[in-house]
Amino acid sequence: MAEEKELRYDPAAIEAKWQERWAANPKLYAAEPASSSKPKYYVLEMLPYPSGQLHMGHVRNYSIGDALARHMWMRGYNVLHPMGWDAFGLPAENAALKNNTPPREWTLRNIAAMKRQMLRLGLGYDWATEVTTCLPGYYRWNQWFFLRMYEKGLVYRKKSKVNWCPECATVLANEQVVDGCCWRHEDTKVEQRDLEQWFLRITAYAQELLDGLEKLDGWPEKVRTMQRNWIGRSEGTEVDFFLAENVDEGLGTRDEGREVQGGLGIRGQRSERQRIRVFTTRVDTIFGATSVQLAPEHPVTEAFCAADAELKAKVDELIEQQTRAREAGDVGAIEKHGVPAGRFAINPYNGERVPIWVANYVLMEYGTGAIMSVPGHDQRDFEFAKKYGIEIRRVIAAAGPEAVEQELPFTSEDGVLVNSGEYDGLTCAAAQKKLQEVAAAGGFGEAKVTYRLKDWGVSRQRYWGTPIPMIHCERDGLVPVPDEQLPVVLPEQIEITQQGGSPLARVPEFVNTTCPKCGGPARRETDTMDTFIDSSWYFYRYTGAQNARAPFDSAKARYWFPIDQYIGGVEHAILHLIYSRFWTKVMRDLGLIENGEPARRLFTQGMVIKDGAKMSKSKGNVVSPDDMVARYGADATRMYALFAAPPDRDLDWQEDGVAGVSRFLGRVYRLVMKYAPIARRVRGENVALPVLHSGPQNILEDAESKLQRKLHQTIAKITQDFEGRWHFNTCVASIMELVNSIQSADASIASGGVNPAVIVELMRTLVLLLAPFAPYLAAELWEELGEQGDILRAPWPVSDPELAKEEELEVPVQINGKLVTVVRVAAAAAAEAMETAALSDEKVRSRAAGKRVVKVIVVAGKLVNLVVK
RNA sequence: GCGAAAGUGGCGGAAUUGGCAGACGCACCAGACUUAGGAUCUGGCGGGGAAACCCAUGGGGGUUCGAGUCCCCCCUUUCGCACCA
Repeated sequence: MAEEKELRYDPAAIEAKWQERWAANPKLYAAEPASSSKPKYYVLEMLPYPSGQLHMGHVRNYSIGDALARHMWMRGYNVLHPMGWDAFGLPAENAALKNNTPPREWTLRNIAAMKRQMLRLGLGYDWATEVTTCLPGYYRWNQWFFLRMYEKGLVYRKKSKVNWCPECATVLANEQVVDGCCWRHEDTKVEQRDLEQWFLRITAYAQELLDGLEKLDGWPEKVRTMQRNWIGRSEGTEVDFFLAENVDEGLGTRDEGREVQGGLGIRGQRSERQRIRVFTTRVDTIFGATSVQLAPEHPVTEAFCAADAELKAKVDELIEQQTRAREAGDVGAIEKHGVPAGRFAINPYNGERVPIWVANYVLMEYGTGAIMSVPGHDQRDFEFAKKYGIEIRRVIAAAGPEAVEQELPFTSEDGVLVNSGEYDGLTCAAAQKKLQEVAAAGGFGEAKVTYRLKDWGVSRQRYWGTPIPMIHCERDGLVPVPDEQLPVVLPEQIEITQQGGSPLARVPEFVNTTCPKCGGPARRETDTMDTFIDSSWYFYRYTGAQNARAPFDSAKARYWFPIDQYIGGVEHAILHLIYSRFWTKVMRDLGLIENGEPARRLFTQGMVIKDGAKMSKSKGNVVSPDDMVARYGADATRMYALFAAPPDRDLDWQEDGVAGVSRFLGRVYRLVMKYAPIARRVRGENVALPVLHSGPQNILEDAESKLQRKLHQTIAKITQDFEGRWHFNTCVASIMELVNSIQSADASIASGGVNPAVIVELMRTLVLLLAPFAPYLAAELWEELGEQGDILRAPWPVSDPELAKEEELEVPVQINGKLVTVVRVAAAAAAEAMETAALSDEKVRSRAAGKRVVKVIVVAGKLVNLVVK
């Protein structure tokens, strides 16, 4: 190296070169077959919707996943790291309206653009397994699954009140309604409409979905809690209150009531005594029930209204108030209103006659839509009773010897029954059990577990989705499309308009078909499936994306599943992640897989924000990944996304920070290039590493052992982080520290104070450590160091604890807990040696002079604290 | 209202178990090299003070030889849930 010519780090050139090389070698990122002798590792990032542009949230998500995947490759794992496209959905139809581009064309073009961006970022995906959900090769399996579920009774159709987004002009699942508004249109209120809809019986798995959460200890507690709340299990009792007098209208017992979402039809045979079934978690308080409250939409309410125009007017008013309040958004703060129905119900336990009211705080969609009101022991009933002068009765007394009369409402379950006839004196828990038995024996009630989770409404009146494979025949009714006729292909030549209703209904070639059973003329179902179906199982398809005979190969799925690490945004905590768990359980019950949960570990990364707000077009604070890559390169952009904050926290995007990372990469480049010639020479000569001198006699350290120590500490730190803590921000910082150390030692290196073999070791390892974070630069420098083969297959460095160990420590010395000085001692120094060193320190002596040392606290290897008086 | 997470320099953030608060980076200041620099290198950089020192992790108490970290009360922000009977 006679003269060093100015070397400039040119990410554009380096990255272009390697992108080309990698493209020519698709095997590089491909998983090996299940017969591989390596342990498997499935790392998955949530697949994007192909909007046409990656945003920074994607860049962050994929930078985390790619770093992990690369690390695992280097650790010798057989890694599956796939990517795909959640390609059905409304934006494609909106774009079609706006630009007159067919949805398919628009979508495929967007996919191509985003794939280019991903390749430019250097993300290591196995593109041979790419999944695109809007292609018939994929969505035919949605249809296939739908038919299998239909056979198992997990699919049903019913007319119900549904959530309707006027903006989307389609139905939404409960999970897609946020604060009474559409999840995609935050300002659009969701309306209620009556429609025939297809449902998946996710409630059949409610208990299992809940129980499974206990074992998912690799998932964030936050997500598990959200799912628990969403499933909303509650144990209680259903009890029938009899109507004091029969009503002429067609009232009856409710049998399948719970299955029905929203308003329900009045059905079932007329019973001899008409009854109102209530759900309660506190049946022990039933002697305190002083009224029965019905939801305004309850069928009994409707029956009353049919016979009482005045009541109907009042109930309609209630419903309207309720709707207005919902629209205002503050559901919890709505004042309780009600109207007396002018009728009475009979408490089955004591024959007491209590008035029936219609109340706005009783929800038709939960429980039975009717409650017994116990104002003495329920906060809400109490407020209501106060307002309307309904009797408030104490039936529970606080437990304990000096049982002070608790003020009502007393809502604790820690008490005993009073004023409850023969049940007086029982504890709440005992009374609940006893009363349930009595109800069951008497045929007027039973123990009941209720869930908040509702069945999944999957019908959408949209075009760009999977056609539901069902046929309506006048003679045979509902007929499933036979498997051999799959896929039911989405017609492509179709005019997208803004008219309501299913666009497919306006395509006669699609609608008109023949009945598979009788051969007669029939009509196809024109609803399409919710796109969350697409994303419920896509990660299984990655194990064999070309499979034309089955959704996936069960043997392969057995090998790869469960996913070892799933990474995505927390916004999918309930929607996607609960549907996926449901789908996995269904597939297991179909015998396709053995795992009961899709992913062992889940990681939810934080949002990318800028200037204190989430990046969004409306706020005008969007930073384009393309711009960043063009200015600073993919390596710097990705590394900044990891460096700026720990991955689970929100990240504040600051472009100056990207520039800083880019400068750092430049320093690495120049540093390694400077020593690359030595490395190439040493490789040829096979120079042995020197043995590190150790022992207490070597308190004076030389540059060489210092550097080696720093190196091995860095290896240990980063390796540990990949194994769990995932603080990649501090991993990057530690690499920076290592580089700083090497640069500070530059003079000693130049003067020959460092063995060339150590220099090579430093350079090689530095580049290896960098590889998961800055893959382009690492690949380039690996080659410059004269190494053969791809760095992705080079073994991850191993930290030698002996080399990482400090020989000498700086020990802080405190007096009364305040820092006074720092003394240097051998790392192995015993407590006495530390104490001696501290006490003999001049500063310590002068500070302690004239005072009495009461106590000396010595923490081996940590610190010395003198307590003086 | 209920639940969870968080609050540390001008900024993003460090500080695995209680043990030198501010790693690393940005911004800023000074210097070097330069025709120039949005390049590179060197040094400085929580506040107060001439210094010795003192004060500092949202606020107030407490435990401890020692608290950013543990306990109690309060404030603020973010997220989730919100009449679930």
